Amino acid sequence: MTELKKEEEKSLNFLEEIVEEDLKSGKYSSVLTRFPPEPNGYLHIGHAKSICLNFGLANKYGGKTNLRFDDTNPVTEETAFVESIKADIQWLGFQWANEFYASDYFEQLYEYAVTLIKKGLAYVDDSTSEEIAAQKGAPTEPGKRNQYADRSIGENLHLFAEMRAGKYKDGEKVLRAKLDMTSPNMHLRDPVMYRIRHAHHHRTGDQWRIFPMYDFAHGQSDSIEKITHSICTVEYIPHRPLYDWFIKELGIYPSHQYEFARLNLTYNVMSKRKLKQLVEDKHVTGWEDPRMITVSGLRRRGYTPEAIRDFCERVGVVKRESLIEMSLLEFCIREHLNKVALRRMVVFDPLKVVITNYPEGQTEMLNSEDNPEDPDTSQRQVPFSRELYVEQEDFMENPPKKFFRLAPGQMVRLKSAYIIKCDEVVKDDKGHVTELRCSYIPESRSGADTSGLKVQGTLHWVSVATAIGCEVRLYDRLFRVEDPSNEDGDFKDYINPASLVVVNHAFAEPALKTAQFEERYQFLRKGYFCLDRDTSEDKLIFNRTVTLKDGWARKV
RNA sequence: UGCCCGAUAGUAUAAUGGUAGUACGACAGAUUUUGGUUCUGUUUGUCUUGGUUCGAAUCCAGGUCGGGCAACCA
Repeated sequence: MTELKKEEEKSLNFLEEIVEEDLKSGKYSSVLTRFPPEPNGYLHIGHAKSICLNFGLANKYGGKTNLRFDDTNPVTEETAFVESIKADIQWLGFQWANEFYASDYFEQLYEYAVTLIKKGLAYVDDSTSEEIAAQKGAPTEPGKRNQYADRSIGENLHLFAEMRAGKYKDGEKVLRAKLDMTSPNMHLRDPVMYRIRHAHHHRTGDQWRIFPMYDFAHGQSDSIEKITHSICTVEYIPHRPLYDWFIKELGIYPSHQYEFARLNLTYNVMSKRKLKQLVEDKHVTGWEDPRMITVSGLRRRGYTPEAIRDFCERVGVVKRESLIEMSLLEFCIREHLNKVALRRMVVFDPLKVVITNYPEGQTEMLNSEDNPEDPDTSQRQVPFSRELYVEQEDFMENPPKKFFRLAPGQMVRLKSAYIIKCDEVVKDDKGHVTELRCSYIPESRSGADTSGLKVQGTLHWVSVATAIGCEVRLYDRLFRVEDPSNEDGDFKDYINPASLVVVNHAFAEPALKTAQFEERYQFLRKGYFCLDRDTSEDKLIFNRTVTLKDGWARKV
């Protein structure tokens, strides 16, 4: 009941409003959307937003979504990208109704072009691309039509057939729509419909020598599939009149295009071109580097599909451009991981603690909850003994006020174990603290504390004898400025030099010996982590997905 | 200075002519065997100038600012 009410109160975004209106008015009886990636790269979080939007909209109104690869440019597209894109969509939790390719429609598109030629609405142009660009004019200046626009329908038909047959070289001829060279909208100044490319296509092989441009493929593909709502980003707004014009002149199913603003994230770049540069210039290890905001990078970093979907839901859908704060994405992943991550203890920078009043050679197994957020949580056993490691940063010889950790004479609780008191600080000749000698309070054992003592701080720790050495990769934001694309000079100058810090020898509690790839962990007081695929038989490697919120660090 | 799109707290988003609300962030407090979580509170907003109206964030006009458009890319 409350759930239902909540649903009713939640306002619709502008696309949902359009869909509801169209359904209500009977313009459409059902919804069919599509996600149309070009298989020339990896999907990033901006694509994830589009995926959530297209699949989410159809899902909400009982419709379906097609996956359609926009593969009209053979020189940039590859089957390998098709596979990674499909894997990413499924990982995000969506399933398409049909898997289509724009290249499936090449024959039909060719027929459409012939139709337009016959209507006197398309012509073959022999100009070079430079000449065409020059004749197009400028936004403030009308373009001029050249003599090729006067070719007869018969000649155009003949030449276009020859283009298809492979009689001409790349760039020798194009097919253009005959629209309006004086239009204030540059896209309407006799746009190119077909160009010649003697290149191998990932699906049609060497069957075609001419390939349709985006504008002559996308709308018609939507129409062929009877897509009702074709959703794209705002940079396609000026293309919409063309989209509608082709559909109208061809007299085919009237799909409609709607636009929303693309996603931008602080401390990131979002264009495929820039992401590619990061990979090629080796600022990252590849498209799947955990610092990349690609879907595969986020996955390797430890982000969950649930968190990404939640994020895409929260950022909203509008037409105005925006720059979303990274903190929102971090909030989403923390919120999910807090509920599902197994709690474990790992010391990154060890400081040895000897419990002087604890018997030598003795080990006791202490219970600790796997997840305190879960009322039915399972427990694991953590070994406690005389020699332990705690974090270097959890000790200060001359602590400031409100430092609730170890300091000479100060007491702390060791998580799930005992309260200890720091009695003595051992240093080397250079004055560096090498060891703490502490005493424990036997009556203060977790779950059976009769000591009556109250301490402010609780530390994570591991037992020296049973600690597992492991590597921990600490990832941080890739850029040191909020909007690297908007800074002076090259965006790459603003890369965060500390975006990856490797801890080579961390010490983990023994329960992590059986760490699983699909499992998520919270290293107590450190953050959320997952196993990296570089893990081998003899070395565990963990990636930090995100830190814990740290109220203390902010104050100091 | 052509055409198109847009402008609500720091950020994002709602209010569809009638009380400017929500989330994230920040700050403060409570709880806590994670300085986490949870809970409570505080903070800050309708780009501007006119007009229409009993009443304008909302409608109209001018301005300002931001973004997009001149690939045989998508």
